[in-house]
Amino acid sequence: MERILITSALPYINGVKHLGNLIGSQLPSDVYARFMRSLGFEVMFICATDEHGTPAELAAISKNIPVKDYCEEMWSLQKKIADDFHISFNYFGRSSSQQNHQLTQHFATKLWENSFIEEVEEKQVYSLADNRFLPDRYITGTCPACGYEKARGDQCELCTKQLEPTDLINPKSTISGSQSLEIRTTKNLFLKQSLLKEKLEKWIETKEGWPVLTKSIAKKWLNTKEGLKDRGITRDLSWGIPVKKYENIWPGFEDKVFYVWFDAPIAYIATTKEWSDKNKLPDMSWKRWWLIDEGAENVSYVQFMAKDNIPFHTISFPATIFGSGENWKQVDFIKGFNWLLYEGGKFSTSEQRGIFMDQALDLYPADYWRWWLLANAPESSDTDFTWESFQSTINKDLADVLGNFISRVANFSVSKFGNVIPETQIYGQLEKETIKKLDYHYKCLKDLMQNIEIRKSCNALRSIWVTGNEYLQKAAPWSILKENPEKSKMIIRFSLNLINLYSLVSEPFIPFTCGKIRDHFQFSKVTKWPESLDSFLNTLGDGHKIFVPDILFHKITDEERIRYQQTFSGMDL
RNA sequence: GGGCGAGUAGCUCAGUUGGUUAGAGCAGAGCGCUCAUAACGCUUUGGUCGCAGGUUCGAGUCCUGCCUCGCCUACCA
Repeated sequence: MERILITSALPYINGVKHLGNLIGSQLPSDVYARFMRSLGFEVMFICATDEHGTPAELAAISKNIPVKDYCEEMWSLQKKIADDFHISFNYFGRSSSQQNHQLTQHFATKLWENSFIEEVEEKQVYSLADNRFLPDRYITGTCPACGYEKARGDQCELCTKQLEPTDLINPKSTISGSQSLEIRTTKNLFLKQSLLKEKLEKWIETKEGWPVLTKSIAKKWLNTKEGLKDRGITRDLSWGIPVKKYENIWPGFEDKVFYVWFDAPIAYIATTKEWSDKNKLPDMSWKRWWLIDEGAENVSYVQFMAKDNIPFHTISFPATIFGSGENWKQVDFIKGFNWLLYEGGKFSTSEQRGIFMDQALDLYPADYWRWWLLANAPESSDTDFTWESFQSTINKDLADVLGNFISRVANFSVSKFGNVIPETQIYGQLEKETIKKLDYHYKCLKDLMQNIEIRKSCNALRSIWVTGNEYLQKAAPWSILKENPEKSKMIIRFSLNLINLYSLVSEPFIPFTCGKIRDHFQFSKVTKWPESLDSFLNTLGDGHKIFVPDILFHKITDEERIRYQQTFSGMDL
């Protein structure tokens, strides 16, 4: 049996993520993971916090705590929020784990052995006041082209001219504001991915089913004027993975660490090992996911990420793996997402614009967010979140179509036939036709999800929900109750079985609610979805108890919508 | 500047390799039902498919040019 390895792009440790980050990787990968498990595949679903780099150091400094403690705290927080959104990771690790230290150093050593690493002298800006080298974006000054005074060292945001920090007039550190900057020569390791250009190109060519977004970004990087550029993989920082070769400090790199974009993807592998170690499992248990000839030849590996991450997953990380010369599993499919916008603009962490994951859960249950985000996933282009759309989608799809169906069936059943499922069970023509219709949508749903078409899957699921209401309206058990109570009972028995079906097939999308439905109606947990629905829709046995559930989805009122539109405008905070 | 994507009903979007009357959801209109969270069902009004040419028996779908919008462009992760 084929196994499925799924990784979600690593969220940066720097604070709580917003809804755009959620729909960019964790949420769609979770739906896919849950779905593939339901189809009977063995799944390994991995994520971790990406903890290294300058922003983490600075955040810790501003909080006046050691960066290690800061990361510890933020990791716990991010893990808790992911749990609250019911993201079903097999393991949520950390890029700062010992496993990642060892593995990153191992990869560097292998790359060096195979001549894919060289030491390069380069000039970088050093801030005396901050006592550190500054990444380009942490330097601002006057743009030599347009005179804009807050141009960044990598690019002027006003005239969009690409800059070098040394181009800036009156440069200063954004961290301290200090102008005592100097150019210092420093030595870094470079990954010579240019040597792997042909190999990467051929490899990407074989990936026919990849989304346009993914492939076009990859090709762009391979085919710029200068060709594929080599990339620095070390930095002059203290927080990170020490630069080692054969387990000894790399001579001349005593005060340096590997760059986050080198160690972060490797953390996918290291986190799987972290999982294995934590559970005291033999090495085989993680290697069978990651090493060809040790089990990974039967693994299908799917990565989820937002489009900003695509270059690293199509170029740098594959280059690292190819360059190692070892049998590491390469990705089979990359699902890339566009941006989620907030009411026409960008989500912004610094301006507190938009909705952050922790705030979202204070307002509405996770499934509300999950459903809207999935039904509107930015697959083909950027998608705008608006409160109006959120209100309309939730009220219509969840409350009216799904929730109300469950209410009307349960209410009718209990009020007419008591707290037990009606016994009459020979289905008629209409039921058979309905099963046929459901089977069609069910098959669509499975096909779409296997192709990771998130939006379309939501449509297919919605069609399944709608079918129940259509059926009930045609069958009209309330109008034939008097002259033909047996038939009315049969209709309700069938309808109660539909609720069972809904709790099953909706689970990847709205798992919390489905669990609630299953508990309330005492549905037994199904580990593998049925091939077809014929017999499944007759699984509730005689004597099964039925009670009216509480309202599953409360509607979002106009007052709430208006209030939140104002609260989250980002202007008055 | 270069690259990529998008422009289809009032809104959000689907439209496989070009083939007969261009689809869905929401919103609007009408009818029906009354079990239900005034929920549900049925019917229905909206489109010279960004613009201009071209290829073809035939183009939303292919080619050329143009317009508008968005994204990316390598030390932000």
